[in-house]
Amino acid sequence: MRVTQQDIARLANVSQATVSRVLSGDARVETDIKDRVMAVISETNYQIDVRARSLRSKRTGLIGLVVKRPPGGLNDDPFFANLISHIMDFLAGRPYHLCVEMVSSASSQEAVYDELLRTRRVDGLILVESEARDERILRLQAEGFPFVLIGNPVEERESTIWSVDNDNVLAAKTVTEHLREAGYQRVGLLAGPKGITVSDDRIEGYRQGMSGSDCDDLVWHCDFGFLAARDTASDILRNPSRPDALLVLDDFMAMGVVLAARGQGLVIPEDLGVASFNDSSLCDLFERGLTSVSLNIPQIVRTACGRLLKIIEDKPIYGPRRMIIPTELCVRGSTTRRDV
Amino acid sequence: MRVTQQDIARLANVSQATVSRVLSGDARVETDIKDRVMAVISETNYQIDVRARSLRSKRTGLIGLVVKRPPGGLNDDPFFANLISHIMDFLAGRPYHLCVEMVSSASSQEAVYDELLRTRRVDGLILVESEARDERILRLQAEGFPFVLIGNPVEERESTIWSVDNDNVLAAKTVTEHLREAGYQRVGLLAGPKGITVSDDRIEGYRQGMSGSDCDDLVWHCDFGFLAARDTASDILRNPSRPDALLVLDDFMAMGVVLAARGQGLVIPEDLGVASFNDSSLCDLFERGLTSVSLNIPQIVRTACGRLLKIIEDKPIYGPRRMIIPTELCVRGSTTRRDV
DNA sequence: TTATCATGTGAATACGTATTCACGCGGTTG
DNA sequence: CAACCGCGTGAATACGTATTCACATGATAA
Repeated sequence: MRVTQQDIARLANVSQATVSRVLSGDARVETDIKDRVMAVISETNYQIDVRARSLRSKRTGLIGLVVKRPPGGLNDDPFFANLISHIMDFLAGRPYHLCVEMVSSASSQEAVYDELLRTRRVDGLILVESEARDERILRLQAEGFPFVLIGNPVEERESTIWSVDNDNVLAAKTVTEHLREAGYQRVGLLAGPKGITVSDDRIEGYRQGMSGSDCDDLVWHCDFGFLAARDTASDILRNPSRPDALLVLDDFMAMGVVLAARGQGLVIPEDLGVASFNDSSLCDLFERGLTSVSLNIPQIVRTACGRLLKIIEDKPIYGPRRMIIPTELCVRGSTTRRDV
Repeated sequence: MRVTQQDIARLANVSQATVSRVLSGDARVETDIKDRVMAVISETNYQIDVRARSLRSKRTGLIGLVVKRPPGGLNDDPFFANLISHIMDFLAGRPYHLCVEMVSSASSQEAVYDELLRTRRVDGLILVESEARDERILRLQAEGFPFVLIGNPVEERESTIWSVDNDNVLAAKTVTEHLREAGYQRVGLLAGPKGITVSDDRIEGYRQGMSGSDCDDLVWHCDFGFLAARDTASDILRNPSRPDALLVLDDFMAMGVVLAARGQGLVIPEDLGVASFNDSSLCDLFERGLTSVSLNIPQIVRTACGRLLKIIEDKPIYGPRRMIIPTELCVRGSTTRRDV
């Protein structure tokens, strides 16, 4: 059957308790005994049973990642895959594994949070939140469950929730100014659905970047995904008073805008400037490159995961509850006209 | 503290055993007692402790997904994200969760398999394999650990391993023939690194599609990722005896080919036909669309996951060990010349 | 009536580990 | 020399659940 610490103990002529101590690196056990036990362990190819350890130690060694999925759709936005990739990088070599959860509806999200919380399947959660007010988070908090939010905790919760985010307002302001400085006269914004925090923040930053000029009629909302963006952009660009530059919520949607522009014979960046967020690999797929704001995902992940593990392991955390990771504007061909 | 079955039992005036029976839907418990227990359960917001259940029942409720990552790189190929998305779809509503593991080097893979196997962290594995011969799989098999391979089990193992795959030979043959019928004279192949099964299979299919004509000098190898593909394609296309069509191992790499072609002023599909595999959302990002072979990932996932759960739950499986999911050639603009 | 049996429930146990408690031993201190 | 202490180890226990075993009850059959 299965090798247990009992078996090891018997073979090494020690007690099961000692085997456990050796495995957990207890300093008190004599060197020769430790060697003897280690020898038997490697001979027998023993590995600890994580199920038993979980029960006893109250730790599962699992980190949960909860991402919201566009309703009915898939997560083919490279942002998602990138996130997972970087989390795996961080976790590699550490005694934690990643458990991915996806939620679409708010009710399923409720259920998932509740299950994860009460069944203790994971030691902690990384939440990637987009919707502004989320009562479920309050529950996690009330129960003292370890979690870190990637995103904006909004208002009053700022000081009580551990979160990692970019300054989306500033980033949007910066890229908007870049577009105006590049010579575009009517800079528009293609935002996400209403009520999504990250979108709202960028709208705010866009407004700041448009300082003074009235720009409310240059803001459009649109569902996630590049197909929806393509269709919306088609409508926008068909209008005679169309913008001559579009700031788009993310790269994936921006690719839709590129398609729409091409479909109407508009040349990027001459007839239409395009910039967006995420700086994913998609940006290089566009001929002369897509100008985009890098969110610095590796650092976001490092910070978020690092903090989560500290919370789980009850270690002190230095720094503010809300960590802001600097963004970087990556200027590429989609906003650099050759003739200006 | 934490609510346990003991607490429920006390409140409902029954034994802990009865609570457990109610929870597992044991038919023998009286209706009124069951109701009483259920009432207390919902009052107290009780949820089972999965750690204890895992220890006792030998089931963790976790499915492991092991994907090989290009060395040093990230998994920004949408194929990967798609896979996860579809797996989550399948698992939604079932009592299983997904644990994602990534391996880069062969040695780390060895360690991951071994840990997953011995520590019993997961109930079963979905392996996405690309390298032809893999001794680690044999170990899993020898230990009787439940797993399903997405990919080609190669030769002798075919009859002993549960696997789900496309017929990559046939698919490559078909798309090659499509390119030739579209009027391309020198159809080349940009394959992956040597020794990758999926790549080798497609090379074979390509050869069949090129029936008769000597085509060995039209096959190139290249690392994964669109940057590597772009650079390799640049070299290929610079050569005066360049191919006038390229079949590429996957969409992500094909986007690199598109970039290289544009960089040299070649027009797709007129000067260069491009076709590839995966039929990911990237295909729509290319102006007139990228011709690609759909692998039918939803069905692959459904089949693989369905079988894995059956294996885990000891239910009978009907059908052959090696399941072949049909592919579908999706012809788009990158292979349809307007002037032919 | 008595013996047999089906049925529903509680008591007891096992799963494999981490940890507390107790103990023996050698050495130090007064 | 006695009392004490630190240290290393084994025995015992607890974690929360699923399951086996035993038993009480009531029904059925002889």
